[in-house]
Formats: sequence, structure tokens, C-alpha cells
Amino acid sequence: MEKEMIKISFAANPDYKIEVEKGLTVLEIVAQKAPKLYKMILAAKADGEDIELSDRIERDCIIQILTGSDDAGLHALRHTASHILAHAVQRLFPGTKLAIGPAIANGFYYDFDSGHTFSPEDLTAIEKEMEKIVAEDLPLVREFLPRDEAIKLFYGLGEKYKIELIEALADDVPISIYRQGEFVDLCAGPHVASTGKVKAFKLQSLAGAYWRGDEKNKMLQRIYGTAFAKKTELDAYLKLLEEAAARDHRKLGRELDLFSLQDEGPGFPFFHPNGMVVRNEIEKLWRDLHFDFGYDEIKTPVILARELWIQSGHWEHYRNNMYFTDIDEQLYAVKPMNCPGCILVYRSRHHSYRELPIRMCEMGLVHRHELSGALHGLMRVRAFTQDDAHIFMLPSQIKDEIKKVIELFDKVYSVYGLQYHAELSTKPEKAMGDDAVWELATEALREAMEEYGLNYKVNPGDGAFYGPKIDFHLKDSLGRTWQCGTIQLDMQMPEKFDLTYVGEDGQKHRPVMIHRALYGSIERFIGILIEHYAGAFPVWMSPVQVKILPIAERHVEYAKKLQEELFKEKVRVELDDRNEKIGYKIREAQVQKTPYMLVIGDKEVEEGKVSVRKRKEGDLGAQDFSVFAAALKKEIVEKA
RNA sequence: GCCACCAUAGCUCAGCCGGUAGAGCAACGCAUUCGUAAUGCGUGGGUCGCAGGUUCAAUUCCUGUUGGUGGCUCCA
Repeated sequence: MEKEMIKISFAANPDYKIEVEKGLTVLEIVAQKAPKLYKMILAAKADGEDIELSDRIERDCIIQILTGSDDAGLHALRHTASHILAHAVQRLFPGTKLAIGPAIANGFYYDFDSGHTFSPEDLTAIEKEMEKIVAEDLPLVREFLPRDEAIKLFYGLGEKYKIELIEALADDVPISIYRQGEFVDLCAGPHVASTGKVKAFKLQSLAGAYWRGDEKNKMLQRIYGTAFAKKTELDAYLKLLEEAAARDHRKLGRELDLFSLQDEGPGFPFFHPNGMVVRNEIEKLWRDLHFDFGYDEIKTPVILARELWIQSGHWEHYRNNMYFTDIDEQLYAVKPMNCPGCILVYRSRHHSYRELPIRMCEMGLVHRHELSGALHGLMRVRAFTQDDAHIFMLPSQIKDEIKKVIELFDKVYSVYGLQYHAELSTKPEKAMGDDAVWELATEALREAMEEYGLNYKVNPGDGAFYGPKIDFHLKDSLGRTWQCGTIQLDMQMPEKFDLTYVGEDGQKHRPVMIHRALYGSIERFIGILIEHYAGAFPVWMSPVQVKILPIAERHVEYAKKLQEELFKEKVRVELDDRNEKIGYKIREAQVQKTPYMLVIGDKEVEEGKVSVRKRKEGDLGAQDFSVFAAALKKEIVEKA
């Protein structure tokens, strides 16, 4: 089946492309991928709405597919809610200019340019005004205007952003506008029939956003909100948000004493003993699997001379994000990436084609000067460890090698039970190398993914400056996705550093290089894991695996013996011999999310048993200690 | 970096209109030796992020700054 990429524009990503069967009309694509929406379009047509006039409405339909919302009704509802928001704002703050106001995955927003700076109190007032507009039950009326008339209309209203949007459209496209009462907006729809249909909504937050997402443009004021068909659904969603906040890795990081961030080092995380256990365990798993997959581990310096970074291209392309230092009056840089260091290892001796592929991995500590506003707990920091690896190979080995890398990633993510999605990023504007080489590299990645059977979407122009990449994205507790794993085909670096291997013919040849990271950043990955498990790590990576809880002082001696036994098995076990009631000790172990608790009282001491309590299942009753120990050991080894 | 907001005890927070601060939990002490998510009583702990300014007087008002939060931009 032949496929083609079609490009569609929407606010969040003007160059978005999706893959579809060749020759389908946009409506057919909608019919395939968003049946509910398709039905709605048919219904609208039956109602006499002229829907084929503009391809803009069809593009809008596809936007819904991409925002993951096949629920056309909900999308239209939220879109209408954004109009009601804009309507209310213009009533309360006349002269406010409208930018754009789409429905998004979990709600909607509208961007405003206003002389008035909105405050959180304003949101309450705006919500009240919105309720009035809902009560007025104004019908949403659609009109199509010729382009010049549309421009005249919005010129009269002083809506310069709308005019800019119209001017970006093709000349012959009729302009679709929507009216509700005295309010009018440039809009492709679709909407619900009247404002009265929007029964459950809430404004959530204020934020700044650049006009058209470009930091060179003016910063507008964005108001975020959400809307649902029913009040109960809205309440359920808000409750979900609250529960997600309880899983926030920053909150759990403090409560479980895993890590901290200090004013003395913004963006430079401190790992506490508990966090270090988690970290060491996931590194141990990493080393085991990399051994199995034929990697060799190296370690390269954190500080290296400027010349290296000039040669690698980082000086030209990445300098603004780098830290520098003088040593003996020479300029050195703190490494922002591990590649050049690894390349120097490769280049330290000759290589034969027989050795390839060479897979060198490194837990590399890198520093990047990220913008202060971008920092976020462990997810976005200024110093982090990349679980990096560089693979040097023959051009003929590319596809198989990438498939192997994908297999390794898949294997590791599945140990944690993590869901991920992959994205293919292509040549950015600011890039090294010519188009043909980029095309070749991009195709190699694409083929490997397709042969492995990995689903992916495409991010045009989002590649690194030295090559295209596959990114693996994982979700945090609020559903925000973070890039973790990455596979980057680098066809520039070997050139820049004149890397070679000796071929069968005795001549020097250029190897191909892959740069890849599985966890991406150990710090970010731990942040993801904390939220994924809500702090209740599986036993194998729990900071404390077992807590022994004697009921009274006379049980402590026996408890100590058990502790010694478990120590011998390398189990992380703590003895809570404080003079507290058993309920108190259990509560504390529970709050710390300790996987196993052993309650020791008269009965256990007499019978030589232990009473086992699991953090999720509760009391499991008494069993022989040796049975417990064996089962625990098995669970740890199997990483169940 | 940009926009908005926030900053009080280790943590979560209260403190109306300016008169130098409180609660719960935690910590510590004493009593209690207890059977599956918080025993009771008591004690200590804060130059109210930092620096200026206004004022007789600033945790409170103003300015700046540092750090954080939510976004934007960027990105592992």
C-alpha cells in the first residue's frame, strides 16, 4: 500500500505531517481515523451547512486526530468555550485584541493582547461573565466572507492578529467567521450550536505565550481552561489532576528523601542515600543489559579543551549552552555532550573492519546552561548523566544495528512497564552537512523502525544539528511527555574528526556513527520512574526493601537475628526497634512505601516465623522465615 | 531568557486595614512495652528568601534581586 505524508498546520506545530494512504481525500482520512467526527460532519451537511467550501475546516478536523481527541463533540464544545472566554474578556476589558484560541488535548486556551494585565482574580470575574454568556444561550452563526471583506471586517474591529492570519491564507479561500451575539471571530470551526451548550467549564491558569510561538514576537497573555459535557466529568477531571499532583516527583522526592534541589545549585540536583539506591539499581540493570548486547564501557573527562569543541562543531552550534573555565590561561569547556570524548577514544588507535561494530557506552556527566525558566525538578536540570553510547560501524550494518538498539530500549522500558512513543526528527534549519547525506541517514532510521515494527510520528526539522534522530517519549503524572531515549545517526562527526577503519582492501574508510541514550538522562528517568510508580518502587529498586517491626522490646533480639540473615542475602533491611506502638511503625513504613514489613511478636518468636505485610496487599499472615526469604530473593532477581 | 504568580519553623500552612509571629506534623525528653495506617504529656526551634526605600515603627507597603511554580521558547 502506497503512503504519502501530508502536511497540516496547527498552532502548536505549523509543520506537522502525518502519514496516510496515497490518494485519499482529507474527508476520507477523517472517516478512517476519526469516525465520530466524520459522523458529525455528515450530520452538519444534512443540516444544510456548507462544509466543502474550505479546506481549512478539514485541516481543523485532522488537528483533532492529532491532538488525540477523536471526540468531536468534546472538541467542538471546548472550542466554543474558548470563544465564550474571548467574548467575556472583550466585554470586561474592551480593546483586548484576539490572537488564537484552539481546543487542546485537555481543554482550551485563548491568547490575548491586552493593555490590561490579567490577574488570578480576573479569572474569577471572567468565569462569571462566561456564565452569563452561557445563560444568554447565543447561537453560533457561521458566515463565509470573501477575503477582502473579511480583512475589512477585522480591520474595523482593530483585530490586527486576525488580519495577519487571513493574510497567511491562500487568496482564493473564502474566509470562515463565527458570530455569537456581538462577538465575532475568525474561525474554521466546528462549534456547538449555541453558547448554552457549554455547561461545565473552568478557567485554570494564566501564562505568557509568544505570538505564533516565536520568541522574537510579542508575548501575549494566554488563559487556559477546560470544559466538559457534564459537571460530573469536569469534577472527575479536576480530581484526577489533584491525584496526579500527589505523584509529583518533586513532592515524593522530598517525602521519600530521594533527592533535593538547593538554592546554592539551581538545576544541579543532590542525590540523597535513598535516591542513590534507586540510581545504582537502574545503572546496574543498564550495565547488565549492555554487557549482554555487546557494549564496552568507557569514561571520558568532564572538562576538555576548546579546540575539541571547535572541531566538533559545538563551539559554533551549542556555545550558548556551555560552561567554560580557564586552565593555565587556556580556555576549556565543561562537556555538554559525550560524543567528542568517545571519538577521541576511538581515534586513539587504528581499527579494522573486523572489529566493527564497536559499541562504546558511557555514563557521562554533562552540563548544559539551560534557561532558568525551563528548569523543572529532575526532569529538566543543568547537570545530568547521560547513559550514552556511540556505535561505530560499516554502512552496511546501520539498519541491523539500529534495530538492535531499538530492541535493547524496548527490553529495558518493559522491565519498568513504561509506555512510550517514538518520534522521528528530520533535518533542522541550523544543520551541518548536505541534504543527500541527511536523506540517507533519515531513511536508515525510518527503515529500521518499520522493520522492527515500531510505530512513530514525524517531527520535521526537529533533528540535532549533526543528524536525524529517533526520540522515545515517556509520560509524567500529568501526562506531559518527556524525551528520554534517543537514537541519533551522526554522519558529520566521523567526517569532522577524520575517523577511519581499515577495510578488507587495506584502505582507510569512513565508519558510520550512532549516538544513542536509553534512559536519556538518569535524572529525568528517575523523575519519570518516581511518578510512574507513585513512589512505590518495585522491590528490586526500593531504597528499603524490608522493614522489621518488633512489637515490644523483648522481640528485638529475634528481629536482629532476622536482620542479620537478610543482610547476608544483600537485602536492604531496616529494623524499627523504637519504643512505639506497632500501628505507628506500620503507618510510617507504609508512608515510606516500604514493600515488605515483618511484624514480630510473641507468636512469631515462639513459632520461629514472621508475619508478612505487603504495602499494597496488607497482612499476609505468618509464614516460615526461610519461605519468605526465598520468595523475596526470587522477586528481587526477577525484577518482578 | 520572556509572561504571570509565589516565598513565614525541617514539612504543610494561618497571620484583616503596618505595632518585631502562631497551628498541625516532624525533631528532642519523660512516661507507656503495646498485634497490622498516628499513645499521652512536655521541650526546643523562625534576624518572616536577600538588599535597599517609605515610616516613629515593615513579615505586612514600594523597588531591586535570588530561588521556586505554571506556561512560552529551548531541550535529555
